[in-house]
Amino acid sequence: MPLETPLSIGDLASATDTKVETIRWYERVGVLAAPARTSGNYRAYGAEHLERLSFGRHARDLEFSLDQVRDLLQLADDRNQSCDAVDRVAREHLEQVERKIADLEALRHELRDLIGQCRHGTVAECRIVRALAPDRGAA
Amino acid sequence: MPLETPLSIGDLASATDTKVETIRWYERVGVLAAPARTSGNYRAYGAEHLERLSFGRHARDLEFSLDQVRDLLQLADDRNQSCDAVDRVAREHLEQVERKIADLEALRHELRDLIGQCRHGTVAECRIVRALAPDRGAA
DNA sequence: GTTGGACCCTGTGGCCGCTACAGGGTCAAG
DNA sequence: CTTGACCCTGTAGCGGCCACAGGGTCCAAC
Repeated sequence: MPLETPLSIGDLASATDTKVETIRWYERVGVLAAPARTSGNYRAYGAEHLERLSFGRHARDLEFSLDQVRDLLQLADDRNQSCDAVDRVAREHLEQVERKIADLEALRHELRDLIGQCRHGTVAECRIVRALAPDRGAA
Repeated sequence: MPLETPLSIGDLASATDTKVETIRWYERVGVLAAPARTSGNYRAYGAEHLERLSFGRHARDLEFSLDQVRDLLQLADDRNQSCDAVDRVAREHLEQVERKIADLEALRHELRDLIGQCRHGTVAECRIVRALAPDRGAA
């Protein structure tokens, strides 16, 4: 049954909105399995490659790391296993995202403070410059 | 008046909580001016280097880019100029941070949705896996 | 049958902001 | 005079690609 015409790397790229170089990169780092080659040494992809690359791209859109994508793909292969491991990967990622949001919110607060102090005078009296100067970092 | 004993790169590093390699890196990319050298070719820093590196590190703590740090340092030199340019750099950075927070909040929402659908069954019926699979990305 | 252009191949270098070596030189204390 | 802490340059690596250069392949039109 796998007699459909194989996909070239360019076909796969446009089907998944991925750059050709990215697909080759995924192969290099073990996210996408190396496909068969034609007589002219072109990569020849099948439907399963398309499926896995789509999966991976969706995961990357959600900013899972490539390591996590590899893990998720492997987990998704064991159709009969519990999906708790999948859940765990997703939760870990969510926690990271939440931590990052908290960090950035703190940063936003500091920047707003800084900017709020600007009196639009000269640099010599600039609060922003002064706030960044030595011995004022913690203040 | 610049007759104080100069600082070695290690002194500067511990004074600013910066790795030695990072200081050399800042020199390479033009964030910190190359200092004088001793007879043994050691870098010999003065008070002005300490000041500028402290400034730069504070700015980096606030996640200004190195490009922005370079700009801020240059702006901070023109003591008589208006500090509007400084203000502009800070506002630009704040906007970037706010955009990133918004992006991550949207991401958090998607991830929570995804995880909330997990019924802890097998991978075959896993909602997370299914959500990532082809033709379900936008749903 | 050949020519043109669209595609493909590998390999390398660049982006950001460092960090971590390797393989040496320098210097002060004991 | 040796030890060990420091310093030097240069290079490679992280993540996740992107963009070449310098070639090969393929198909269709002429």
